[in-house]
Amino acid sequence: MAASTLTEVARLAGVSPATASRVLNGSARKPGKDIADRVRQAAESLGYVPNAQAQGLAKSSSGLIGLIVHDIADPYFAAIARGVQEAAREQRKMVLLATTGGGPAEEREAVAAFAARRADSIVIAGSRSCREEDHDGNTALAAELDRYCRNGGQVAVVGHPVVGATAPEGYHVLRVPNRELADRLATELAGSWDGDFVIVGGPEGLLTSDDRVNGFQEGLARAGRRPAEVLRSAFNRSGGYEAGLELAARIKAGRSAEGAADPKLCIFAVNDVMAIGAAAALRSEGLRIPRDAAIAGFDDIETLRDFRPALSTVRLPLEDIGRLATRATGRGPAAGDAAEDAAPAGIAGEVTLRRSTETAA
Amino acid sequence: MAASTLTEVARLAGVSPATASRVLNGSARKPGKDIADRVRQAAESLGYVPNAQAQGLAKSSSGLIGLIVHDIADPYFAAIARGVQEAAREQRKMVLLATTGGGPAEEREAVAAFAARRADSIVIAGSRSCREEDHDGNTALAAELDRYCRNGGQVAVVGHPVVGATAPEGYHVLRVPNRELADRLATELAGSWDGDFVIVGGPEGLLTSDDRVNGFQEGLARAGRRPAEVLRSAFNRSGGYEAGLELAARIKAGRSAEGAADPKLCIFAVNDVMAIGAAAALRSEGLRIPRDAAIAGFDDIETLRDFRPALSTVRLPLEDIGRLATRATGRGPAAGDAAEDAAPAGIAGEVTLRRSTETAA
DNA sequence: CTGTTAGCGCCTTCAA
DNA sequence: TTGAAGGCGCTAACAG
Repeated sequence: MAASTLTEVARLAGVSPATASRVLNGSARKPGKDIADRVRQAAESLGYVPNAQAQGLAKSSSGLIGLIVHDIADPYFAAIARGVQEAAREQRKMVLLATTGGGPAEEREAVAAFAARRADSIVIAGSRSCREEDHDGNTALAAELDRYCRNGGQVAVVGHPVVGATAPEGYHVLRVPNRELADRLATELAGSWDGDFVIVGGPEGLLTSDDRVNGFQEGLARAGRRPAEVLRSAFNRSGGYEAGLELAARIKAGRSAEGAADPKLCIFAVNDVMAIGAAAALRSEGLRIPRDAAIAGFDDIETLRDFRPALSTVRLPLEDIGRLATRATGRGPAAGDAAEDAAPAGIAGEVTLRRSTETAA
Repeated sequence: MAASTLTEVARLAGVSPATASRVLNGSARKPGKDIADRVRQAAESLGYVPNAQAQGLAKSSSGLIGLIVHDIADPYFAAIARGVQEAAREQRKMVLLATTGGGPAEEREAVAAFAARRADSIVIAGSRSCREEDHDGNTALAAELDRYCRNGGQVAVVGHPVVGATAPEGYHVLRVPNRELADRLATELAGSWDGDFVIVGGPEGLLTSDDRVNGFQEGLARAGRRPAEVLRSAFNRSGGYEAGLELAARIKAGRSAEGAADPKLCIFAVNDVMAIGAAAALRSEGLRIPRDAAIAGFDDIETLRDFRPALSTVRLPLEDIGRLATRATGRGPAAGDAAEDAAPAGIAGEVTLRRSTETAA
């Protein structure tokens, strides 16, 4: 990795490295026009590319933003990543990507790696977990973040604070109103749906999933409905598919037992990808939506909008979320003091009822 | 960004920085067990995190892989990114992400930024363009890549070589058999479809799109079919949607003019996302697939597999593509000499006919 | 306004 | 095996 150095440029231009530095990079002092041109020309002819590592070392800041996601191929994270990218570009920084699969241990590793690279800030997307088995991992992650922040790093986490993080300075939490929105979704569905509700959730302890489950139950309760049964499975398409198979079996059983006019089921899957999986399962069992069962998701993933029947869901401004989280870490140590800045501009979702929960046959 | 330094650790452990370095990082020399423990303990208690920038500066290599995509939220790129991630992890490197929107100028910027950061290698995904308007941009991009490679960088580009790049050492091209596969798709479709074909392509000059268009035409020709008309629009969902509207109008016009038994159209959209857009347009115009028109895509995007009617398409191992491209840059300067390593393990796609092109009513 | 002198934190010869 | 010295490329204080 040998490239021409600032010193070489300076020599060619017949000036000191300091001067060359001043003209080639932003400095308060502005060198004379004549000399500046000579330097620029020398740089050009040598194909000089500043060494960001050296710059970083010298001014101890790297121009890097670390982004931690479960899986970059998941459209949910991909959308957030796009927002982060944009915000990074605004700040003239680059984004470093880490994919963890969701485990706190891997997240800790990622944070350490970012810290080692002296990333200016870290954005953590992806649900927190409070499962017992993740306890130690969370503690370690919290410690790592803590240290990173104490060393001047900025971190923003989407959704929930990292379990056990003792928010020093520079720790921002971008709250996402999952609970409230799920509540509202339940409310609206309860208004137009007479049958029972079932929730297809992720593993217990996944905070995002839990919020959506709980919110939904609350909405149901307020509407005077009885609580929905909760089926747990993986927080992805195949989890939804499995749950869907189970439900399909029940629906078919119930139907043959009672005849035709049985109470229809409305399935709430805690994210769109699971909802699609569940829908696929029902379909594979010969059931139709919304004829035999209604289904709703959460997130309003862009790629899934052309799905038929159109999926009722809750629209989340994923890109904005990424952007806002990133910005929260950008504005120097100004805006948010310590913990839990409530949604700055206010993350607002929107219940979006579509064909998949239409009650009309 | 102040953190404890190696020197501090060394002092606390009562050894020289050199020794501390040797124990904390992999070195040929192995320090005494006793001293090693002391150092490790000191490091632990100080919360020492090695400064990757300094390490990079010292040994001039950064452990970074740069990835350039048009748009990380596009599932095509997201899938490739996942593969790149995995390969990076194998190599114990991190990936730096750059989103360019597809313009050569922005790509050049990204390459320069990666070069500045001394990325060990760069992976460029996303179609090359040979449009006249991009000529200068391509030249500049080629020059930048050239310089990067001359300085010891490794670059892998997916699909086509960068127009004008004079492949020095370290320049790898991962060929994707778009043309062959499109050809095969046409062949298979021609076998089961009697009506005419129309191609919905991206802008002319987008190499990936052109390959697929040309390959498809070739397949058609070999099957004795007349060439398909080519509609050009943006290489994304909305491009497909627009083209779909146009086609819907034609179909409806043709139908009212001739009565019922008109020759049905089979639409080949050069990627899945466009196909979905086109399908949505047809549907919005009251047309049904495959009843009123057949449609096929390309890529076999995972998220779109649950789409109904199931989309006929060509399966591309996107994740492998990302992985292989990355690996090509990893194995030192060993494997590929200069240009165009033909697909190493052989990128193999697969024509996948599904419901959307079924001929049976 | 320019050049000189020190480091930034680490690795790597070279002696010891 | 360990320590001391020099340098990676650049910036930031000082001098001139």
